[in-house]
Amino acid sequence: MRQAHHPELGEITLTKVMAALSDPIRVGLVRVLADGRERGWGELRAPVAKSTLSHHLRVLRDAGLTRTRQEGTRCYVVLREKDLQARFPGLVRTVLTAAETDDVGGHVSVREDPDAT
Amino acid sequence: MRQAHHPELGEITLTKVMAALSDPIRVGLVRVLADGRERGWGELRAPVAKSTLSHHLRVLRDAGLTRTRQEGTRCYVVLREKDLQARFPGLVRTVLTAAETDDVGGHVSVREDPDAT
DNA sequence: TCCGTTGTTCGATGTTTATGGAACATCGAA
DNA sequence: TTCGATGTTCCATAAACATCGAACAACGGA
Repeated sequence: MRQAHHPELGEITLTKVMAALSDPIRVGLVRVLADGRERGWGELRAPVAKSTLSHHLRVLRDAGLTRTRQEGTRCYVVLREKDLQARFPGLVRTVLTAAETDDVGGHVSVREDPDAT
Repeated sequence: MRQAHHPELGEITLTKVMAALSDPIRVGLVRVLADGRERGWGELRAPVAKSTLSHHLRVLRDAGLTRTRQEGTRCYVVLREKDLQARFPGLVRTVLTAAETDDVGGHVSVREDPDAT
């Protein structure tokens, strides 16, 4: 479980971001993270196997949409809001608004409270 | 070459639109069409075989991003601006802005003037 | 040190995708 | 009707992708 790679600002590409946001589960994950709060991996609820969830979080991370922090044996995920806003102004926000109106990724949620950060 | 299918407003989904815009060539095509003018198929220049170009235009059409009109033996393509704006406000515009800053799809162009519409 | 928790990684599988070339269908013009 | 231009469709291929279960690695606690 070595520290994962995160692209820096200049390495974030539009097509990768778009591709990352073309899957309902990943859109759902971004929606859950949209309030800017950091979430524990284990808090995230999606109707897929954990290996699949791990895969999706990796795609988001590789695309530059999220940042993962490791603390002891568990991980915390956060949306890279500022970076994305700097790179592609308004993009994430616009997509999120669209996602809300259609409830894309609505089957993804967060288990509140367990032992809050 | 029968008349192709176009999704109606309500059938346009966010994930399909995002997927359609996750390829540089397709982004380039949308950029070329961004001024709202209708373009002839043959005007479009992209560094791929014509069967591949046909494929990309089909993906855009199926996603609801463009509309194709047939006139005699040739086709004309136009961006479904209003529909997209109605469905996902600001989305296409935001993506286009991002695409411009990075020159995504810059290898796609339009042969001006041949015998303008 | 042994064990349980937590995510990642590794096959394996089936689907979708991008790509090009060749064949085809359609239509206007000669 | 025959021909050329215009796109689409078919086929084949290689790569990417979503998915799962199992094995694994890292860490904290008992």
